This record gives sequence, C-alpha cells and structure tokens, in this order.
Amino acid sequence: MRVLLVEDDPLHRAWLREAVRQALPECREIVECADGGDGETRAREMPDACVVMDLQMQPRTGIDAARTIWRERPATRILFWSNYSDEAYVRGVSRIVPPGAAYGYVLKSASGERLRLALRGIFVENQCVIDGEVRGAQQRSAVQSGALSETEYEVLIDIALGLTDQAIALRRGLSLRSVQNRLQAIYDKLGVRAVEGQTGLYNLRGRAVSVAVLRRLLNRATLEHAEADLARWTARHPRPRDP
Amino acid sequence: MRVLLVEDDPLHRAWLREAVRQALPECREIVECADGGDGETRAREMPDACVVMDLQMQPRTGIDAARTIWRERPATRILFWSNYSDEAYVRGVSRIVPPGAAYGYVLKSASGERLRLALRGIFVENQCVIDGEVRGAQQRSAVQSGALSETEYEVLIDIALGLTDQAIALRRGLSLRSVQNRLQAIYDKLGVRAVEGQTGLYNLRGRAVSVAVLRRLLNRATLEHAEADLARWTARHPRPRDP
DNA sequence: AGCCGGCTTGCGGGTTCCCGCAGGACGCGA
DNA sequence: TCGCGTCCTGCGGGAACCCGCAAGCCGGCT
Repeated sequence: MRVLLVEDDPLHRAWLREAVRQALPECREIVECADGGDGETRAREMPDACVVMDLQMQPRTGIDAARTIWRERPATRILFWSNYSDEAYVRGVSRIVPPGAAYGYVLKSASGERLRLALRGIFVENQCVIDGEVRGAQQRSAVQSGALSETEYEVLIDIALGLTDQAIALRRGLSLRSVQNRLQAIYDKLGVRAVEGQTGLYNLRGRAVSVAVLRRLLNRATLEHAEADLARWTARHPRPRDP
Repeated sequence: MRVLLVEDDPLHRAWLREAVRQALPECREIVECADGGDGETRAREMPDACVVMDLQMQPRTGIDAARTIWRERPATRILFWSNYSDEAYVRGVSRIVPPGAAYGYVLKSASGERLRLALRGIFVENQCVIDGEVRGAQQRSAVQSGALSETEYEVLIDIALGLTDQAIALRRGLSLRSVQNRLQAIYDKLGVRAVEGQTGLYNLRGRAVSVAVLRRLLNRATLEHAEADLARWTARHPRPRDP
C-alpha cells in the first residue's frame, strides 16, 4: 500500500504523515505534495495510491484534484481532510464521488485517534467514514425545510454569479417563467420572503445570495468554479445578435 | 513582557509558541487561547500583554477580538497572523487599528525567520510590520483603477446584504438617486458594464457582488459582520407603516 | 379510468432597477 | 467674480424583476 498526501500547510502535512505512519504500518511509501495540480500528476504515477486530500488549496482545490483523479480511476480511495464542514464543500464532494467509491470526510479539528480510525476504515476496510459534524451539515440541508433540490441549487449559483433570469433560462434550457418559479422556491426555502414589517427592505435576489453565503451554502470556491463553467459555456455558446 | 497567543489550530499554536520562545527570550510568560472571546477576557487580565492573533476563528473572529481589545487599550501591540491576504481582511484590519498603534500582518505561509523578525519588530521595536504580499493587496486596491472609496465600499456591502436602493438610501442618509450614482461608480470600477457582446447577460447588481467576492473584496466574515450591524440598525430604526 | 401533486409555461400587472439628462450646492484656484 | 470639478438630487423612461392566476403535461396511486 502506498499513500499520497496532498496538503499545502507544512505543519498539517507533517502531522498527517505521522498519523499515517502510526495507523498504517503496512504502508510502504508516503508521497507528499502541496498543491492540487501536483496531486493529480503524482496520483497518475501511483496507480494503486490511497489519497489524503486537503480541500482548501491554491490554485487548484482538493475538489478539482479529486475530480480528475476519480475520472481517471474511479475506485481510488480518497480521504478529504478539511477545516470546514460547510454545506458548500460537502455538496462539492458528494457531487463528484463516483458511485460505489469509498471515501471519507474528516475535520482537521478531529482528534488524532479519529483521524487514524478513519485512515484504517477507508484505506484498509474500504468503507466510508464521515465525521459527525459533516454528516450533521449534510442532514440539516437534506432533511430540514431549507432543502434546496439540485436544480434549485444550480439556479442559486446562477444568480450568485449575477446572471439575469433570461440568461439562466438560456443556459439551463428553461422558459423564463420556470426560472422564476425556481427562484420563488429558493426564496421560500431560504426564508427570504417579506417578513411582515420590513416591506421593501430587501431585494430578494440579492438577499437570497447573502443568506446562502451566511449559511455556508455558497462560498468563494463554489463561485470561482461556477464562474469557470460559465466562461466555458459562453465561449461555446453563439451569442445572439446585439448591435 | 508577556505574550498572549490567540489561535484555534493547536498545531499552529504550538509553532507560534516555539517562535515566540526563540524570538523573545525576555518574555516571561506565554498565555494561549483558542477563541476570540477567550482572547478578549484573557487580554483584560494581562494589561501589558502583546498579542498574536489569528484572523479566522469561530465564533468570534480575530477582528472582533482585536476591536474590543483596542477599544479598551488602544496602545496594545497586535500581530495578526493569517492564512490569507484578501483585501476583505486587510480592509477589516486597517479599519479598526487605532491611530499610532503598532501592529503587524504576517501570513502563515511566511518562513519562521520572517515571523520571528516580525515578533521582535512589533513587540520590542514598536514598529509596524506588514508582509509584502499583504501590502501588495493593499496597494492593488488603493492605487489601481479598481479603487473603491470607503463610501462606495459601504454601498457594495449593502447590496451584498441584499438591500434595496431605497433601504440603502434610508440607512446611509442619502437620496435614492445618490445611491444609484454610487452604484454606477461601483459598476464602473469593478468593470461590470455591458461588455459589448453579452447584452442582458448580467444583472449588474448581482454581478458586482459576484466579482467582489471573486476578487476577495468581500468574504463571509465581512458579510456576517455587516449583517450584525444591519440587525442593530433595523432594531433601532422605527420601521415605516406597512399595513 | 380518474384523481392528485409536481413541474412547466404564458399572461399581465405592479414594483424595482438601470441610467441619461439637467439643474443645484460646495470648494478651489485663477 | 468667474470658471471648473465633484457630489447630490429630481425627472423620466425602458428594461428587468417579483409574482398571482390559470392552463397544460406527466407519473403515480387507488
């Protein structure tokens, strides 16, 4: 067994290395790198690698790296090791995990014992290990009233990018009115409707984005990513006449 | 001399402690805590303390803690030790530093040598030490074309919160048209105007917030903070009739 | 079949936003 | 005093947004 560590903070990397050494004595080699891009190329060189991946990295994030790794080798076992349990990150991960793959999500604030257990659980026992706090965030969003469906989430991202209703309709292949319906649903679920006593205080569109950020449904990484998608789309899409 | 360390990550805290021990042998006591709120109370107990402060903490951030510390004792020397050089953070800090106070801003990615130099510079020599990258972000915003004035920045925050033009006018004591003028200025400076070929693609209001986040002018901490301010304002403000 | 709930679409309207135009207030240097 | 630049403000209109109402499609349930 060989392990690839992708983590930009040297301190955390050292701590990780030690945890792996203790939890996985059968591990014959530990390779380390500090950036998502490096992670991808190193993973290519180690077809049997188990990966421990930080999520917040520059310029390529852990999500980016994990996506390409999984695209090339869907059975790869990846443990995400992150500072935050924001829904934005959790959604980002669960969006790219291939069906049937074993993976994990452990917070950096977890104890060494928990980290070591997760390492064995994923890389040896081939099971999924999700920290309680993370699962909490997952549930909170999926079960409670504020459960944005996947399509609603996409529209939320689109308005966060600053697109018009019209543009969203074009992009997602919907009528203008459908987009607006989805918006209504989002406003309801985020609890952004006229709150009886503050009429005209909020611009619902902007407000929705605001509370989404405050509730950690959205973050800069999400946006950056969506921005790149959008750029790709506009490039491919013939812009209508506009003289 | 006594030093107070406020940093939530245990690894980083240990690293910091070691750096202080090396750089400041004359330091007789090092107190550590892991949260902004604790930091404030511990600082109260140590009237002569020098403070090293992480910026990203839960639930009270380093900015929050520094503000109350400086309010009670403006001469306190504080070294901010942060992961990021985002303009949002830099603005946040420079907004609360009292005139004449010595402070520092060093990135966590800096070498141990740089950190130790900063420690001596601030706490012993009583000078300001700002990392090059940070100063870069500062300059980039202040000099280049994309230089939002302080008032424009406030309006930017307001639309990021999802307020209507009307609400902003009320809050800031301006006419509706003036608010809109400021918005025009923001749109120009952020380069969000109709880009010749994509008419009707963007909702300028939302787009401005989007690029502000992407350019790191705004982040979740900024918003959270502004949100609290807003709540205080609406509470104090008699809402107009709306039956 | 028949009914129901969910998703989509069109229509129409009231409101808000975006912004060019133009007039007024203030400070500053000639 | 005049001219100039900068900021605030009102007016007006075109566009975009917010949203109730109603009709159609479709899959599931009895």
